[in-house]
Amino acid sequence: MIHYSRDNMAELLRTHDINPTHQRIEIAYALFSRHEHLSADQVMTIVNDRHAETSKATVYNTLNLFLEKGLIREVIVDPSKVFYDPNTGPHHHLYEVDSGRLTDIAADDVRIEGLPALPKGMETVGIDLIVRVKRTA
Amino acid sequence: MIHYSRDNMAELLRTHDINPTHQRIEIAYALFSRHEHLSADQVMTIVNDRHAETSKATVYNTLNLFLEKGLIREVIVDPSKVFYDPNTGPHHHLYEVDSGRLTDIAADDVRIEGLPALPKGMETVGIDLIVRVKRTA
DNA sequence: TCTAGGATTTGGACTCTGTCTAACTCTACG
DNA sequence: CGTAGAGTTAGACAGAGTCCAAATCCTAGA
Repeated sequence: MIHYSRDNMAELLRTHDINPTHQRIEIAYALFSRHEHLSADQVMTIVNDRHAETSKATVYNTLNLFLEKGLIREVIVDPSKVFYDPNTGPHHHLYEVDSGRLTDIAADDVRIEGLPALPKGMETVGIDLIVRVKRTA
Repeated sequence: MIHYSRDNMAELLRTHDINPTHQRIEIAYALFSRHEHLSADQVMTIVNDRHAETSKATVYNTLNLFLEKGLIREVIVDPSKVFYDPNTGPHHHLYEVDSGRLTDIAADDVRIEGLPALPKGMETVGIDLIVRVKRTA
């Protein structure tokens, strides 16, 4: 198990062709040191909690940059906001609708079979499997 | 194949415990007569196109009411808006990321196997499978 | 028919997420 | 040092969706 440090983050950013600035390192660290799914808003709170200031614009810019560069993944389960997932490997999601808690489901044992052929001229970008659960009444 | 009329809609609403008002009938008709996935915005445009006026608040109220009553389903694929799906039977979705087009995948032949057991005290609300595709470059 | 009261609808203000822009800062390099 | 280009910033803005108090629409009963 790797221990994530801010230095690691600089490395990580460089390997993804991203110029490691202070803000970018802090944001990457926020995402990777926890293994959680965070919203832009949560990222901003975390980052501004310890280290000085990072603006909203930068948080969004940076998250979108990370996204483009394939460093993180977007998870769309909540109609009101996007979550960002530092785990880009294949896996699925469990979404607790009451609490908004989002957790991973390992892809290892899950098989999805029988999907129809794609329409001509189309290629798959990704397959999202979301299991929505709630507390039993 | 059923032909959807406004009268049918009144029936349909009643069977779902919804008091059929003018606005509700128009909104239901918009959704069920096309078999499409519509955003709240699109519903409003369609409804206000022919018949007089329905306010934004009513459109949202009504869609949420339909949702609660299990008349329609919510499809969350686009970070910026929710789609409403008149088809509540089991099926999956194909989402074209460039164009925003959303189409159904019949559930008949699709098998999802090996999902881990749910955490204790949780029950499944639904399983969403979304295949994201794009036009091949 | 008339009317009271609950259900429904409405406009408009408001919130929240996310984007845009133009100015500002930083840094690397000559 | 001085400057160009990348990065950051505040704040204005846009769009989806919610909220609320007031207006309107039924409908049952007199």
